[in-house]
Amino acid sequence: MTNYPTNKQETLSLRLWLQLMKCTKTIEAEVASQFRRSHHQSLTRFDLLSQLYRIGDDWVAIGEIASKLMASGGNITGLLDRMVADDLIERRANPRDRRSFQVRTTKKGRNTFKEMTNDHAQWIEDALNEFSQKDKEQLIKLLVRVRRAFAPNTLI
Amino acid sequence: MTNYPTNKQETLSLRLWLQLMKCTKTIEAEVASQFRRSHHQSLTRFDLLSQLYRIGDDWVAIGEIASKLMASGGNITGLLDRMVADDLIERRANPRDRRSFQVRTTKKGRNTFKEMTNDHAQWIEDALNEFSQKDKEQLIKLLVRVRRAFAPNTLI
DNA sequence: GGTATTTATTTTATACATAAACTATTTACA
DNA sequence: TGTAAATAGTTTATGTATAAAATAAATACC
Repeated sequence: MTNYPTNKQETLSLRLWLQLMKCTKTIEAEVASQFRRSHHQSLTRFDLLSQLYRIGDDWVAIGEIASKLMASGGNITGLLDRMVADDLIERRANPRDRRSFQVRTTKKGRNTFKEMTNDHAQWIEDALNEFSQKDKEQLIKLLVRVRRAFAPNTLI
Repeated sequence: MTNYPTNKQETLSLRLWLQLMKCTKTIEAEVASQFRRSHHQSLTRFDLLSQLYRIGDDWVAIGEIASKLMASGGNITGLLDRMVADDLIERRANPRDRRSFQVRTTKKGRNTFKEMTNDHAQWIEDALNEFSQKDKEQLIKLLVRVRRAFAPNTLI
């Protein structure tokens, strides 16, 4: 990413998309590196813990996680394996469907998430405090519209 | 990613960042899958070819590419290895510095990039044609400001 | 009940990414 | 000069991601 050719005939739509990507990658790199430094965890793991938190830190099927994270099954299998090994997640067979497995956060997983999510919120808050409420709302509104333009059949 | 907890106490700044990420990931997934399907190439390779095109498809040092793509050295080494194997890139020793290597696109690399960049521009144009010029300009302006808020010492 | 299909997850092969250690030069400078 | 420091890239170990094939169980339906 970054620094695409920005010559004259580049359209406004293309410039918009390139800026969007550069902006996201910049913040992502910053947040990911902070997470690595402060918690020895990746952004991906944070995303997964966020999903489990949202669900209520209760048993949830592997497949549901994969679809929530928009990730492939193989990816989730590996990610969960490593998080189970680190005692952030526990796994069990679904008592009512022997094809299926379920996971939930451990106590350590919940504590880790809590610390991470506090830091995360603080970093973002600090970085974006110069923006007015109106600017933020405007930006959110436009971003939702852009996303809808690419994925018409998505909620929110 | 996606579907972070969106409960009441979530700040506007945080919601902004989550929307930004969701938006980028959605488009990225779409573009990446199109590139895979239509050209058997990844978004990363497209980014690299874009940089080489921007430089003028002339010999360029490995390190310069790594810094332009904001990627680690090891990453670029591997990426270039695979692209050399696919005859998209050629590599030579720098005639004036025996520590250094240089790469440039092959004819096949330039053709591939040309096809990819045309498709890419078309997909983005089609998806974003519903937006007015004013909306796009507004969005670009806000995105640049957001990025600057996170990476103060970056050009444009 | 028995077979076909679908569903849930894992495995395999491969690509892409980082950090840290390493090799080989070049450069700085006492 | 000779040696220390800096620079350019690669290697290694590991994490994250995909697609496609494989496995195993549940469901549909004749």
